[in-house]
Amino acid sequence: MTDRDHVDEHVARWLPVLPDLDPDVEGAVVRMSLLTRHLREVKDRALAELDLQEKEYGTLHVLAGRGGRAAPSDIAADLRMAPASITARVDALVRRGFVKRIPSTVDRRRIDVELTDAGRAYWRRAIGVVGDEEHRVLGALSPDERRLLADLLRRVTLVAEQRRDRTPRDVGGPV
Amino acid sequence: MTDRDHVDEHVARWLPVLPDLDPDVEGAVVRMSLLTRHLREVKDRALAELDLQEKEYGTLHVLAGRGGRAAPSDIAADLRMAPASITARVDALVRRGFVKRIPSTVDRRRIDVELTDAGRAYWRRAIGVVGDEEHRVLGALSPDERRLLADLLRRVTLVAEQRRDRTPRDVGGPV
DNA sequence: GTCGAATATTTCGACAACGAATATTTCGGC
DNA sequence: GCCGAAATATTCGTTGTCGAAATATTCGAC
Repeated sequence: MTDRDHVDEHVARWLPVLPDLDPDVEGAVVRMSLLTRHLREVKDRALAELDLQEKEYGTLHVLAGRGGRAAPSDIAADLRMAPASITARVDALVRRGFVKRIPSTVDRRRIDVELTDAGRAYWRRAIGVVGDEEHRVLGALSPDERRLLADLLRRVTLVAEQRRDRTPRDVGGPV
Repeated sequence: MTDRDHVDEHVARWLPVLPDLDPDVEGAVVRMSLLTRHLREVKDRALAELDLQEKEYGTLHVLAGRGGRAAPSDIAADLRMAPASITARVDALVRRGFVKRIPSTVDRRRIDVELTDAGRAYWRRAIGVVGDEEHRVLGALSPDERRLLADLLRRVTLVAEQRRDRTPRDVGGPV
């Protein structure tokens, strides 16, 4: 038997006014949202101690994950951001000496962004702290339970990823 | 046996470069983040068809959850936003006639924000569509599995909620 | 009762992300 | 080869949020 968390109170407060609320659906969704936010905030603070902003780290991270080189549009896709937003991020990283812009010779529209040694070193130094809080909170579960959680979430994610090419029911337009 | 989702590929791509990555921890965290984002995006689109922005709906929703009246600072706390950001949101809702500002008589520093009938009607009309996608994707699981998922997430959330009054280990300052 | 500290809201300036528009380059059909 | 369409990065204007400062009010110590 485990304690109640804040989400249980949230659900209890809403149930009277929305009787057909499913506590498990609402509980799972709200907890995922809160946990995601919590992890980002802790990551922010941990990175700040290493003199890195989360957006700087995030950009370095996708670069490292692609072997140290990527086009701005690829970075944008990985971060699920607008390509236009990458320009400023790369500018800041160039100023800090963490990346270089390298015009592609084969396609002169492209500008590859490349990690410098300093950028990779900073990323390596930060890579540890960003996972710490994830392991701490997921440590509430046993290894088997973590596997179970990941498996349940995979099945949910698979449904979410399904392209509903046409929305199944018409929701009705504006009033 | 279930299919692999995009997160499995994400993990498989990272494992070679980060061998001590825990696939279940990373898988769970990334899936929670993606699902949260997915649900927000779908909610955005569904609300847009009802001529509501997510930020408008969110503000109406906390008001409805508090009986139709709340102070700006309370709204900010529920939405985990800065109190200063509420001013503009309420301004927009006032312009649409969905809320009124009512100066408190007992404490003249306070300004209660109150749902109008039109505001409550709009909220009621929107309340259904925001939960639809949540139920659709969580429908990948059986009721028992949803319960299990919510319980696992509760235990994780409880650890995340624990105030670490002083961080247990010193992470070491900037370089 | 008065004054300083605390509280509640709003204003202001800064900043990051976005979509649309722009400039350049590549590709494909003819 | 040429010209329109597609692709790529960037610029620009807008928007939403934030923290700090400003303003007004209440509370508490004395």
